[in-house]
Amino acid sequence: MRFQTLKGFNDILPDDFRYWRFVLSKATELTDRFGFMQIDPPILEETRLFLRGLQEGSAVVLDKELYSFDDHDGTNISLRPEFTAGVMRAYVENGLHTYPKPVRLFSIGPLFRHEKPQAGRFRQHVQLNAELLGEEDAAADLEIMQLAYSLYHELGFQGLTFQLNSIGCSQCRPPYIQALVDYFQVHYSALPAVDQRRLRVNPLRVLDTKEKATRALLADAPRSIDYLCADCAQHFQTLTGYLGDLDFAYEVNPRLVRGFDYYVRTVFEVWGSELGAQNALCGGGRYDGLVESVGGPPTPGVGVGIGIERIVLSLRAQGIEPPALAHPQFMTLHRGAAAKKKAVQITHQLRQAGMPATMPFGSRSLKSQLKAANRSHVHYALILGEDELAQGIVTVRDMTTGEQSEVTLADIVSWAQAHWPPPTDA
RNA sequence: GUGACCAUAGCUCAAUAGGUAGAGCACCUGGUUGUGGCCCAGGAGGUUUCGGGUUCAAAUCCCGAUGGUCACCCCA
Repeated sequence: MRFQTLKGFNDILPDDFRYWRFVLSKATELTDRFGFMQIDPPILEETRLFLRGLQEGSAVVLDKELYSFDDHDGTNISLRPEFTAGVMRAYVENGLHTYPKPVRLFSIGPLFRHEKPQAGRFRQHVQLNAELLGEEDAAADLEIMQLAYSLYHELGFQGLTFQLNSIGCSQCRPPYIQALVDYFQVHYSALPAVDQRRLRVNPLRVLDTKEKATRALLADAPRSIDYLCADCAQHFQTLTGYLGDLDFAYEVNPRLVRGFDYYVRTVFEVWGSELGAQNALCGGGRYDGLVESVGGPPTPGVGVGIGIERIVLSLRAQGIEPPALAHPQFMTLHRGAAAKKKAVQITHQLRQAGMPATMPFGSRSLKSQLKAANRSHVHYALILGEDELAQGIVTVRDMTTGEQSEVTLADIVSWAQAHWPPPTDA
């Protein structure tokens, strides 16, 4: 009986980790640099938590994309489809609102949605999620966008575009939505079925339709940025002002809307060109009412979800080579039982001294041990045979040049330390 | 959930007009006695995704399931 991964689930293989390590180490370096603290909510939560945050218009709810089941005590629980709800719950439950404001939090981990897999879309995917809580200044929106921007920029991406929009607040959005609905009602019979449905269920979604017929009508459709109340307009203007000052490349996209309904004011995405239809590398925005909706004090917040798989896919597509993964630098080769005992000791000493070292198992020929060292990209082979043992030395062979020299057994650890990491090739 | 295309070795792919499967890469072993990379020789690895059907005979034709890919839906 052979098994395979579930539909939409993937193994992340050793070769993939070249990219994953590159991305994740850059990500954590950046969150540190921006002053974010890590928080890791559980993967499973009560289903009600996710439903509350999502509301009715979200596909996660609508299309039953949640992985839900009953726990042994009958509680319905779900694999998290997004980070924000769990982070908000943890924030309230643990009293993080008593931390000095603003509270900057980030998480990295898998999310689960029962979707049909497609290019750049899987049932399990990993996100870097960042939230900035307790601050309504537009500079906070900016900071979240800067974090995402810096990640892509420092990973070496080219040709990404920041898409920005403001969808208003509970004051100004309802009139806008009404205007939008009114506009499309006139053309209702001309709309494709999908958009007629969207107009009824989640009118904002009509804005990012892929239907040509609807897109033609969108040119003259009302835009949310023209309906903003004074406060929202001011907020948006301040944000775009900062972005301009930073020479930050972005486009205001009046058709940008987000999947989760809790967003207010700022929404943004970063688009890449190598991902097919799933072109969003990250998405985020402001969600001022969310903490309150899970039982906490009124707290403004901004956040972003950054898809790691999509970054890895795009890195590959753009031909960006991550640094090679660390592999053993030293391998202690041995001939004969006595030498092997010594090799075990040396390998142990090297590892204790913090250096990557391995040794061949069994008692294969020196030739096959060298072959193994070569294939594992070992930098130095430390050869320990009868002769070396008798003289109290180790023959060290540089596997890149083939040069050999002798080091006394007593000095081998300090010799290795002096040669690790090895001098880089000019 | 809907649709299109696809499914042969770990990977990339062959297999004339239906006649029970091959190559390259990768992997393992050797090319004598203590020296890798190149080269050479050999080896292992497949119930041709699975289950039915047609046929003397199916990787090949038909049906179904499963999975993959891409798009819709939706989203990272």
